[in-house]
Amino acid sequence: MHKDSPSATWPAVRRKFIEAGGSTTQSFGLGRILGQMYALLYLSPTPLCLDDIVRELSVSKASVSTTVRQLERWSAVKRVWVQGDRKDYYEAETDFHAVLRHGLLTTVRKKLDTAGSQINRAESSLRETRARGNGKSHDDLAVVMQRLDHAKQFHSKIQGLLSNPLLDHLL
Amino acid sequence: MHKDSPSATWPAVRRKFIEAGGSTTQSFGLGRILGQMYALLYLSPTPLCLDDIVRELSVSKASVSTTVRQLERWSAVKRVWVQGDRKDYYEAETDFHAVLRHGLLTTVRKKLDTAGSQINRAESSLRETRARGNGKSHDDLAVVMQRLDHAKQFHSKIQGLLSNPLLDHLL
DNA sequence: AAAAATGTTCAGTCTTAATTGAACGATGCA
DNA sequence: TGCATCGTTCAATTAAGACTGAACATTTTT
Repeated sequence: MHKDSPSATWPAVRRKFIEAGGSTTQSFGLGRILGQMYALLYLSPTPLCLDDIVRELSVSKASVSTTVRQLERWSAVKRVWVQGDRKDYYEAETDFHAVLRHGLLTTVRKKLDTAGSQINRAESSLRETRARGNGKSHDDLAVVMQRLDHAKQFHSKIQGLLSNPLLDHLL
Repeated sequence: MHKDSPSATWPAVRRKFIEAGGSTTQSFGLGRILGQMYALLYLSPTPLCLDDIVRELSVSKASVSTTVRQLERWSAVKRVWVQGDRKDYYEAETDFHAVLRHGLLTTVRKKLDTAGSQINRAESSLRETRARGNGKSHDDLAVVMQRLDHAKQFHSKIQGLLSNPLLDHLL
C-alpha cells in the first residue's frame, strides 16, 4: 500500500490548481482559459505580463489578450505599473465580493433584462390580439395572460433581489 | 409612418415567446431546446405529449425525450395522467420558486462543491510541500497559503448563502 | 529610419457539446 | 403471436463558440 500524493512538488500543485480553475469556469459556460488565467494570477505573488501568461498556460497571445480584458471588465484582475517596464502587468483582484458584484451579477442582470423585455413585448402583443377574437378560446387566452403576468412578476422579483443591498450584506 | 406590430397573431406571439425562451437558456449555457420547450409548455393551457412538442418545435424526438427528462429532474415540468391515453403528457411547473431551488441552486451547489474540494486538495498538498523547502521562497509560499485560505473561506461563505433559509425567504 | 517589442484584431480552425437518425425495448392491441 | 404505438439510447452529425496564427498599429530602441 502506498499513499496517493505523498509529496507533490510546488509546480505540480500549482498546475493542478490552475487546471481546476479552468474546468470550473468551463463548467459554468465561461471559457477554460478564463479560469486558468485567474487561477494563475491568483497564485502569483507578483504581477505577470501577457507573455508570462502565454508561457505558463501555453495558450496563444491572442487568447490572453482578449481574456485579460474580459477579466478586467469584470474587475477580476487589475493592471499594475511596474518600474521601468513598458509591458502591461496584471494581478488578481482578491476581493471576491467585488468581483461577484461587479462581474457576475451585472452580467446575469443584463441577461435577465432582455428576457424580461421579451416577456413584456409578448404580453402587450397578446393584449392586442385578445381585443380581436383570434382563433383561441377566451378561456385559454385568459390562462395564458395570467401566466405571462405570473412570469413578469417573478422576473421583477429576481431583478429586485439581485440589486438588493441586503444581498451585499449576506456575501 | 406606421406602427411596428399593430396586430400580431396569436401563433406569432407564441413563436416569439418560445424563441425568446430558447435564446435565454442558450445565453446561460443550457441548450436552446430547454428554454423553448419550457416556454411552450408554460404557455399551453393543456398538457402536451412528446409528439406535440416535436411538432410544435420541429425538433427531433430524441431531443425532446432527453430534454423533458432534464426538465423533470429540475422539477420544471411534471408528468400528468390523461384519461384513456397511454402517452406521457407534461405540463409546466408554474412555481418558479421550486424550480429555482430544486433545479438551478442544486446544480450550482454541486459545481461549487467540486471546485471547493479541489481548493482543499491544493491547500493540503501545499502544506506538505512547505514542510520540505521546495524551491519557492518562504515568503512567497506564505502569500500563496494565505490566498488559498482566503479562497476557501469565500467558498464556504457562498455555499452557506446558497443553502441559507433566508434566501428562500427573499425569493 | 529601421528594427524590435508589445498589444490588438480578425478570419479561419478546431473543440466541445447540442442535436439528430436509426435501431432498439417495451407496452398495448387485434 | 403479429402489429402498431411510444419512449429511450447511442453513434454520428452539426452548430456554436473557444482558440489560434498571421497581419497590423503603436511605441520604443538602436
